[in-house]
Amino acid sequence: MPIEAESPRAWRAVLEHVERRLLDGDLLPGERLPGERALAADLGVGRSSVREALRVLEAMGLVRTASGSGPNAGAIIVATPGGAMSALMRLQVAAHGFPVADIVRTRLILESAVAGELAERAGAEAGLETLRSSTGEGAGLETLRSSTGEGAGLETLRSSTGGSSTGGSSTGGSSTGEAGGLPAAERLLDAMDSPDLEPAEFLALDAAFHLALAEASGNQVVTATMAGLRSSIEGYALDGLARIDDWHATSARLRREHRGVVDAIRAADAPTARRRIHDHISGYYAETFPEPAPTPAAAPAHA
Amino acid sequence: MPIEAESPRAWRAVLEHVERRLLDGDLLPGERLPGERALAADLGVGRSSVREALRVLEAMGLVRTASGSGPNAGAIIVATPGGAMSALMRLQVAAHGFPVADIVRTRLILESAVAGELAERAGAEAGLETLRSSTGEGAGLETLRSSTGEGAGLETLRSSTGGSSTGGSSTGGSSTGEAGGLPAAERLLDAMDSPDLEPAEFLALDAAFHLALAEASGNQVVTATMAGLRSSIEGYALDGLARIDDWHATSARLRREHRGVVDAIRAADAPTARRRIHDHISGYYAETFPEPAPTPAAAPAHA
DNA sequence: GCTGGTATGTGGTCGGACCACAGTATCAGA
DNA sequence: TCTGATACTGTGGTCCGACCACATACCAGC
Repeated sequence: MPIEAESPRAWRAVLEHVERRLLDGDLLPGERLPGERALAADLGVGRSSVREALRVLEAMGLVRTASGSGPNAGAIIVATPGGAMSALMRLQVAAHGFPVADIVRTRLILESAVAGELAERAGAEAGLETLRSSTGEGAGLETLRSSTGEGAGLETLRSSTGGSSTGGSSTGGSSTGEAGGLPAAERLLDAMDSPDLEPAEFLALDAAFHLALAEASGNQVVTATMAGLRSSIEGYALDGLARIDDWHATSARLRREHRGVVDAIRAADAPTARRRIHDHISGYYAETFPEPAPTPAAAPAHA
Repeated sequence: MPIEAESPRAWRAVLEHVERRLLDGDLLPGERLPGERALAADLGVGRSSVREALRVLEAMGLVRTASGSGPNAGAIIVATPGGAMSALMRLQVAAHGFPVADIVRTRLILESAVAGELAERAGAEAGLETLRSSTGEGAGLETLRSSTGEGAGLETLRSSTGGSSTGGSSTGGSSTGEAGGLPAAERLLDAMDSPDLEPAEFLALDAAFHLALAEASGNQVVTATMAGLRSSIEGYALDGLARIDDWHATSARLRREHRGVVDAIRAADAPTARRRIHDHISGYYAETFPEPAPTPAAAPAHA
């Protein structure tokens, strides 16, 4: 739409071409892009430019490329925002574009909202019990997403750019939310009760738990964003591990707080759920970071 | 950190090299990357691979490239997450990775939190009045960000990948928040009072207003995310314009609601600010989208 | 019918070659 | 000496051709 003078950059033309085809709907997830050579010939650019555009698309989590031949080869449209968001935020933090404090503040906002929403939904479900399917989450105005089911499975997440450590949970699938939902999160809590757990392993499970909560909310955007937020400060979290005096006591407290959050959600007590997850995150970072508390003026989330 | 077997992909090695240098701190914003040929020679890869990695970095808002010679040429480290976030979310929506409903739901979460936080801060400032500077926003654990001031200015935002229409407001600068703050948002409201405004122009100003609120919160992550959310559904917003019966009445209502939000913030009434911004966004999308309301079960934000 | 090698096409990478561009050094002229 | 235009140098931007590794599809031979 924007005139913007056709950028002399050839690779951008390729990018815009793909985006337009995507928007026009004749390029659905699971389908294959034309070959690099064909695309170059079609658009009148060199293959290098096509490849640069494809690298961007790959980094954005839009395509998955594979060598060889057959139906799985080539550039296939996928939609795995988790890895892309992680890479983006991780790099921005590395380049001092995202202050760590803002990352934490955003975590507070999103996770409080997620916990509150889950609790409210639990209350609503307990109330009218039967027609659970009618409150379908992510399927607001897009029910066609079932067409994704073919090539955009949960695997191959790792092939995205940043894929360092988004956590074990998948991010792409589970179209209507509730892919495991709260039970999945609680399974992670059970795993965290294992006494012989390295701090780093505990931290990984902790990350997976928080991500599972977001997934349970059924909001793909929040899920991907939280994956990005988490992985962007993972290095700091690992460093902060050394700052903890009594790991045993700390991990016990974290486990207790996790259970408290889930309990509040199950009890449909939204304000308590919000407050508990907020204090949980806020408290952990206050303990593990040297600087003053990340929460700025007042408690931002729960009124 | 993760072993992950050195990806056979050469361009990824370049990406990781740059990321490591970034994390090690010997590559600060404003500084220049080595030339493509030198980088290729250093890492033992071809220039094509270096270029593919640079395209990814450019798309992620990490570098800004310029031809020619001199201090402004080459790949310069910047940190402009706004454009990158916009491109990422826009493409994800185009590829059906982000349902539009989830975009709207996330807007509700973030903007409610922003409005509430601004209101609370207004109350805090009114209370202790003098030591305003001590509640510095984004400068939680990173005060070194003033080093950004040289090359990572507000301009050159446009050169990022998606740069279609993030809105007029800048996204990269304003390190300690409050770059205009609420007054900037109110200036936009004044501009929206102009009677001879095309609906599309009004919409652009509306987007800028919401972004200005986020900027006023001083949270770079939220600001960039909101820029992305907004631009990702801009096409839908424009399409929805045709769905509005009486544009005059609608625009008057929107203006009134905007003022109401700012008034609540100025009055330090956080719950009201949250509710008003929530209803504002929710109401607009209910009017402009055909499907059922995007808000799922209950009012998610304000308890 | 099954098995194995082969043909084909894919992305991945490299190296080279140009171009346009923007500074900078150089040198001729006043 | 100063000034101006010129040539030079190095940058990214693009294209091209070539090769490789790989995975499938095909087909001859068993």
